[in-house]
Amino acid sequence: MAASLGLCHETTYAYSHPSLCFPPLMADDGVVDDAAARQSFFPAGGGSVGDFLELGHSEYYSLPPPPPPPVVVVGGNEYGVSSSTTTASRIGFRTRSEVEVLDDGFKWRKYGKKAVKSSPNPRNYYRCSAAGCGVKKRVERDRDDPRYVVTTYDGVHNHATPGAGGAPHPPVAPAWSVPAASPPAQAWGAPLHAAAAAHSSESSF
DNA sequence: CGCTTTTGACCGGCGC
DNA sequence: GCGCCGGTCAAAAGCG
Repeated sequence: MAASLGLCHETTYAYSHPSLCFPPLMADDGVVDDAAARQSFFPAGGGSVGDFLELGHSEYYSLPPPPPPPVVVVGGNEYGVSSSTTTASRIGFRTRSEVEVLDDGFKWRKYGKKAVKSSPNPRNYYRCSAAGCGVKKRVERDRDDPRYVVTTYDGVHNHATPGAGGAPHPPVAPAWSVPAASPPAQAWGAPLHAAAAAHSSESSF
């Protein structure tokens, strides 16, 4: 099923937030250039962390936000996506990977597969298998460059990552629900082995 | 035995 | 109103 990050090639992974188990970040050349990536999406210098999840060297996507739950409660803590400009319950990113299913620490159940007209590659639909969690994600190969996997997350998890018990990661909300006021301040360019260490198995995120 | 994957059918939204 | 398309459902099969 989900492949471990270790199977991905020649990429440097980091987490957008040290305590978040999501998503694998990469850099083709091993150099994380967040500024350049951001610049490409915010040519005018605008944009905020809340608008786009910071994904290091991964590519940024602007997705029209669906009506999201304004506040997510995780472990008694509320993670708000409060302002109209910081909604980020739907994010998309493109990752260069040999495998389509990048293990983000959550358990996903595939519920559909569809050939879409906009891409020669089939699109796979996954739903978080945790009870009561309605987070979905779509995974498809980039039509322009099949080496890249385009993943779109829809919604926010209302639970911690499965298998997190005893793991170094505390129960947290996913990256995209992190309040914009608390932008990730570290972990950019963390080497692969660091990510892999925090990802010893498929369910240990 | 329980969970996941597969796959065709069905449904709703949208554009023409 | 009709057809297209994307997304979801649900039954059957497979796997650990």
